[in-house]
Amino acid sequence: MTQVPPIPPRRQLTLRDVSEESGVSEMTVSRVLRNRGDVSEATRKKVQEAAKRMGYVPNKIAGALASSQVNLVAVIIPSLSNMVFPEVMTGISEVLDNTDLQPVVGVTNYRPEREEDVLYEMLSWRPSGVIIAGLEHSDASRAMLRASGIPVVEIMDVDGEAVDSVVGISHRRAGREMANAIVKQGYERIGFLGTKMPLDFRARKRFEGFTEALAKTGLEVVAQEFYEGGSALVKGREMTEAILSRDPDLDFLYYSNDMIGAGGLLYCLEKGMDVPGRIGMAGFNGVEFLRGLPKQLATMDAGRAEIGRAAAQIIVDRTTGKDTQGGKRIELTPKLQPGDTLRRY
Amino acid sequence: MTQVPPIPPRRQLTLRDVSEESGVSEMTVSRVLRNRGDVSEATRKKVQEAAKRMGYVPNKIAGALASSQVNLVAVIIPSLSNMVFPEVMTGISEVLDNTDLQPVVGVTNYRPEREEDVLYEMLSWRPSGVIIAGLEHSDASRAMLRASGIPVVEIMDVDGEAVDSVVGISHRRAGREMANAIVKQGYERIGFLGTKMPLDFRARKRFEGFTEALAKTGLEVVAQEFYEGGSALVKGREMTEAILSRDPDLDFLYYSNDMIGAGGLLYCLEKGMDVPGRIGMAGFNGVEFLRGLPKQLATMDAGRAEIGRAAAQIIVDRTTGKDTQGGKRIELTPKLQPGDTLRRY
DNA sequence: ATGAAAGCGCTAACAC
DNA sequence: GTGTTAGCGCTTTCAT
Repeated sequence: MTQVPPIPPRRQLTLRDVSEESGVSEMTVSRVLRNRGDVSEATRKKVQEAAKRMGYVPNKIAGALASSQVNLVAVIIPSLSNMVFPEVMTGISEVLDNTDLQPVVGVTNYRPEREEDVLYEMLSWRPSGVIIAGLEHSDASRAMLRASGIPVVEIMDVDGEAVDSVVGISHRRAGREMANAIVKQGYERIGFLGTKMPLDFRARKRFEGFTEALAKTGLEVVAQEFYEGGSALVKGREMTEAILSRDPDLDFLYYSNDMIGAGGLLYCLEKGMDVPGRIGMAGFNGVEFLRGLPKQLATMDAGRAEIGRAAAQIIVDRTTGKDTQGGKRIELTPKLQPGDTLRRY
Repeated sequence: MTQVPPIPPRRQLTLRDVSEESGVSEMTVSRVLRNRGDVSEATRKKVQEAAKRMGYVPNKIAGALASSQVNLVAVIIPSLSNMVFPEVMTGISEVLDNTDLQPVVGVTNYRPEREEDVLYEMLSWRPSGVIIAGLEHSDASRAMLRASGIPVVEIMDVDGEAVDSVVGISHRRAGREMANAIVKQGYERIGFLGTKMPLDFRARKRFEGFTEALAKTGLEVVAQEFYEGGSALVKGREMTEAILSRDPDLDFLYYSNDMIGAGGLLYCLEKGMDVPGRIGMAGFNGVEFLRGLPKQLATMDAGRAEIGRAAAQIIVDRTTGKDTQGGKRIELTPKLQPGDTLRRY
């Protein structure tokens, strides 16, 4: 076996190196590498070959500084682990893949201070736009967003005031519509199971809309159960067991997300309960995952991929100058999916 | 309707602006903002207030160019949607959160050309390190990694040759150990269900190890089923139904991941099959999600969070100069979790 | 079609 | 403890 040559003491390769190697001026090398301006076929070829041979990778930092153009879109979301944001990301990527913009993800773990830090950090890279989950931000975060001078799209939620543009659904309305659907099916003793997280504003809004709509029909949530951390599927199970042993005559369980709903559904089916006859159930999100369960949990699709697509499109349009306005507002309609667990009659 | 005022031609705020506003030299402002060097309490306060008041956000691009230091770690993974990489990310973040390094994620969708692009793009930002999934990369990607001169950690898999450092498990061995555990329980007519993706090298290695170990005991995989795309849970169901209708006397099903395994398990339980008496089942990954199922699917934990932690630590140690070597190799041991579906006796 | 000069906004290195 | 100077590697602009 031949000896691998020792790794050369590596200075970073620069345009100048490629320039010298190819005998073409730095400027022309730059043009070739960016496909900008007129360059003769001959020199183009010479440069490309030299660059490839040397393994030259341009320094975007220098490029960005010189051109004050950064083809990055900051995407700031609370979490990666709950199926919902990966889907939003998919939508965003779908659109950005056709442009020269690139998403860069920051995760806040639902903590406002963390959001502030992540935002500060990302803005300091001077991205071309920001897509950020939710409408609730610290004053400092809002100020940064406004001061940034770049297009900002707040996503997921439309119940509140946006800094610039917004794409999402009304979670209050989603809660209301679910309540109405449940009541319409004749369920009356309704329990709510959700997350304890005080900072999941969208879950809270759904709950508010839900209770509000119930109240209008003279009903109320007769039992509640909250959880924190852990495997949502397991928690769904445990909470369901807990709430039903406290209130055995509940006839409907509304879960603040599909994952705990799925856990609850599995639990009830195992116990041999008649779903949806004896007890109905519903979740929220419309995660694809549900389709593999023994029964289809009723849910409400928040159109996450679509939200991602629309948000990205707004950034693209602003960046390319196709749109110069900003302040767009796109409200999507959550779709009720009754599945098999919300049909009493 | 009033005319929207034209967007103020916002020049970005610079150190110079803060300098003028606070009456302190640019250099000292820079020192304050980076907490570097000695600055009197008085000037520090003056500067901080000015900066805050003006909403100044430093330009990291300029900073990075000047200092040739970029506190970013490129993390390149095939997918975000399958629970496994979010967990790796958690491990990485855990470690990096105590440093001033920041992860930046790129997703390749299991496509080598895409990996090459993402890598090129990320390297052009001159990050402090790279964490990249898998050991299989195009020649160009390998060349870029080597030429980058920064610490590189390949993760998940150790069966192959690393560019620099590597942290992971042996998937071949994981496959072998699962085969042996199955045979030990007396199962003999074994089916395999997996993904069609020819580019999921780790799944393939598990399969190879699996068949190899079976062969040693005189057994072989008597039926196979592959899928592509779609909801894994649903696919698991469908494939299981398909394979069992073709080969009704299979007595064990080995799934290449937990999600399809879970679908299969739910299917078998619904059909009232005796699991694990009549038929045993196992998956791979040890996703937390499984704990919410009616029965615990046997699986093998790949220690994903730990992989993330170890990889990040290698980068941190190299970056801080605590370690100067590189070429580290950390092989973790996958842990068999027999659950409830792999116990015949 | 190609090149030369002048920065982009910041920080390293050195003076004071 | 604070200021000055000289770039970092690229692109913009203008000249040729």
